[in-house]
Amino acid sequence: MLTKEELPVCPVATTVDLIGNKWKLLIMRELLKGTKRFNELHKAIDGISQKVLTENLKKMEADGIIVRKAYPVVPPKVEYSLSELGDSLRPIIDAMSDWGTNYIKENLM
Amino acid sequence: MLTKEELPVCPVATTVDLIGNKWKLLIMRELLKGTKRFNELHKAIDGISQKVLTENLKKMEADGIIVRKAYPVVPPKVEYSLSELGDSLRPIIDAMSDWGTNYIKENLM
DNA sequence: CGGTATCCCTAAAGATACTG
DNA sequence: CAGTATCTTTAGGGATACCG
Repeated sequence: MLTKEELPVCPVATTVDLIGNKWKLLIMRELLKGTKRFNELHKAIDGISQKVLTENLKKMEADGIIVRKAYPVVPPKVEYSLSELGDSLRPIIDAMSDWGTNYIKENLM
Repeated sequence: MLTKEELPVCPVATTVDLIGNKWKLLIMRELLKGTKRFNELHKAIDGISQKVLTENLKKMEADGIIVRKAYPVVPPKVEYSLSELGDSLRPIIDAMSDWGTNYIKENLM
């Protein structure tokens, strides 16, 4: 969680601190499609380990970007979804997706 | 430089591979303002070391995102600017900047 | 199923000194 | 000024085992 003291008061740096790494961006991409269970995320994000996924989900939950909902059932069921704040990041991920799509088209086909 | 073999054929992941880390995003932010000399970047990007700046600039140049121009003068003068490809990332950085601006306004003031 | 808890390892980053 | 070179440190991440 960012506090007023340690937050760099710069718009880009602020955003970077919240989602500016590979795994968080890929988690965002999945959750923008809708609510997902832990294992769905694990399978959808290529190369991520259970540990790293858990760690990033915790950070993002602490930052208020995602919401974790655990159902008291056996076997356990946990769902992750975007908070309102998280969903407001949609334009950024969309922009990255659009750019990547175009890049692939231009450079790799 | 990305090759066809190692490139994840996913739009978001492609973009993430090229600029999805803290330092590259902050370098992009500076170069979107215009051409900058090495020392200007060093001073503008808080906390970055000379070594890390050099390394990231080299990677970004290899990826075709930025252009390095060295003038044969003493003392040396080197200017960095965005390539056309790099400039096409502007909407993404702008989106991050806009989001960060709003976040700061909503949550820290 | 959805995690913890360990241990380990390496790539990334920091510190410092030097140079064309 | 714009780097390189070298060394050291740290943190991110992989592997494995276990648990409610």
